Amino acid sequence: MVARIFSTIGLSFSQFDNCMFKISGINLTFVTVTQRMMFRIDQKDSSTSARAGVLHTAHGEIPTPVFMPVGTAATVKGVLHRDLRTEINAPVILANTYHLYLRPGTDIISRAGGVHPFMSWDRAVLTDSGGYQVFSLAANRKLTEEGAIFRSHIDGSKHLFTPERVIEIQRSLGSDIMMAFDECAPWPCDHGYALRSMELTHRWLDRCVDHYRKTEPLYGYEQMLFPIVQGAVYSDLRRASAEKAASVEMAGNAIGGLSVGEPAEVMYEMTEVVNSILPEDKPRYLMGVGTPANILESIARGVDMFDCVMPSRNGRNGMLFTRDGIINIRNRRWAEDLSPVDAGSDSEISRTYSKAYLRHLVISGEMLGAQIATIHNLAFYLSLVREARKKILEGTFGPWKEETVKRISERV
RNA sequence: GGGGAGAUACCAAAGUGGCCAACUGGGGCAGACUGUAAAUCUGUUGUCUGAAGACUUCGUAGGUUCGAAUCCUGCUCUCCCCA
Repeated sequence: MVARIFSTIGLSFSQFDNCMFKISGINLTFVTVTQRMMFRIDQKDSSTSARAGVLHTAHGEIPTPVFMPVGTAATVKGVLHRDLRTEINAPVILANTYHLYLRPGTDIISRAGGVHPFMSWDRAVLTDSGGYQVFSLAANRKLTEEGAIFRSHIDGSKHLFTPERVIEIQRSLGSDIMMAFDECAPWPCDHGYALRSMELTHRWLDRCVDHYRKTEPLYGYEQMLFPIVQGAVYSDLRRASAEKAASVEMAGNAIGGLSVGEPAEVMYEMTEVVNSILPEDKPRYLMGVGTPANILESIARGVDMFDCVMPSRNGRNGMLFTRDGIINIRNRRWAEDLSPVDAGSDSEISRTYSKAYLRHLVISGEMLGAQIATIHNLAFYLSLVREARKKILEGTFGPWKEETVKRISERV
C-alpha cells in the first residue's frame, strides 16, 4: 500500500531507498513493504528457472546471481579489501556471528559502529547465524529447545546461543543481511531426525522473526533477516520447510542443510522442490554452495545467491578454478609453465603471475601463493556469476550453462 | 704425524644377528577440502606388477653364520681433537 502511494507520487527506486533510511523503523507495516521492494528481477530466463535481479542493501546494490566470498572472521583470508573491490569486485561478503562473537567480541565491533567500519568494508555484509557451527562443531555443543550451548573452540568456555541472542549479536554486527538461527542437520540423517531438527529450526525461526520485529537496527540502516529452509534430503520436509520460510514473509529466503555430503543430484532435486514453493519475487540464497558447476546448475534452478569456502580454502591448498577446468597447481606438470594463471581473466593478478611462479609459491608455503590463488579463484567465481547474469539478460543462459558446466568441471 | 668417531634410501636420522625393503622427520609425487576450529588433512615414496609375489639394496671387497644393515678382516672416504 505504501509502495503504491510512493509510486504514484513518482519516487524512483533509489529515492525510495534514501527515504527508507530516514524513517526506517517507525512503522512496522512500512518495513514489511520496503522489504518487498528490496529485490527487483530484471529478467527471467526462458529455458531455465534462472533469474537476473538486483538486491538493494544499505551498502550498495547486489546484482544477482551473485557469489559472496566467505570472510568468517571479518576477513576473506589473505585478501585485502582493495582486491575484493577491484580484482574480485565482490558486492557483498559473508562474516560469521559465532566467530566474531567469540573473537574479538561484539563490544569492540559495536564501538566501531558495526562490522563495516570495524573492518573498513563499505559494501554489503551478510552474517551467518552460527547455525553451521551447530553442525561443524557438533562435538563441542549441546542442543536444547532453548538454543545451542557451545564450547568455544578457542578457549573451551561455555556459551548459549538462542535465536534471540543470535539476532541481538547480528544487530550489533550491523550486517545488511542477518540469518536465522537454525540447525544444519548432518548427512546422512534419517527422516525422524530430519523432521525433529526441522521443527526445532522452525520454532527457532519464529523466535528469530519475533525478536527481529521487536528490535531496531543500531546503526541507522535497515537489516534484512533471511529464514533458512531445512529438511535434509526429504522432499516432504523440504516442502514443509519452504512453506514455513515463505510464511514469515522476510525479504529473502535461504536454503540450508545442503552440500553436506549428499550427491549433487540430490542437492539439485531438493533445490528444485524448495524453489517451487519459495516466492519468486524474493532472492533465494543457497547456503554453502559450491563448485562452479554446482553454482551454474543451481542458478538454472532459480537460485540467486551463493557462498562457499571452496574458492578461498581450496585455493590456499593449491586448487585453482579456471574457465578451462580445475587444476592442482602443486602438480609437477605446471613446474615449467610460464603462461599466466588465467590469461583471459578480469583480474590483473590472474593475468600477471605465471603458473610456474604460483606453483613455486604454493609449494614453498609462501603466503603470497595463498593470496594469489585465493584472489584468482574468487575473481573467477565472481566473473562466472556476472557472465551468467549477462547470459540471462541476453536470453542465452540455457545453452551457455550446458557448455560451460562441462568445461569448468574438467580436471586439467 | 698421533688419537678418536663415523659411512643406512633424494636429505637428515633410527636400527647393532632373524619380527628389516628398513622407525621417524624433511623433501618429492598424488589426493581430499562445499553457510571456514583448515596457509589444513590424507596417501605414497628401491625396482617390476593390478595384486599376490619376485628381484636388487644399508661405503667397498672378502669372511663368519641356517640367516648379516647389524659380527670379523682388508680397502676407500668423511668428520673431530691433539701436534
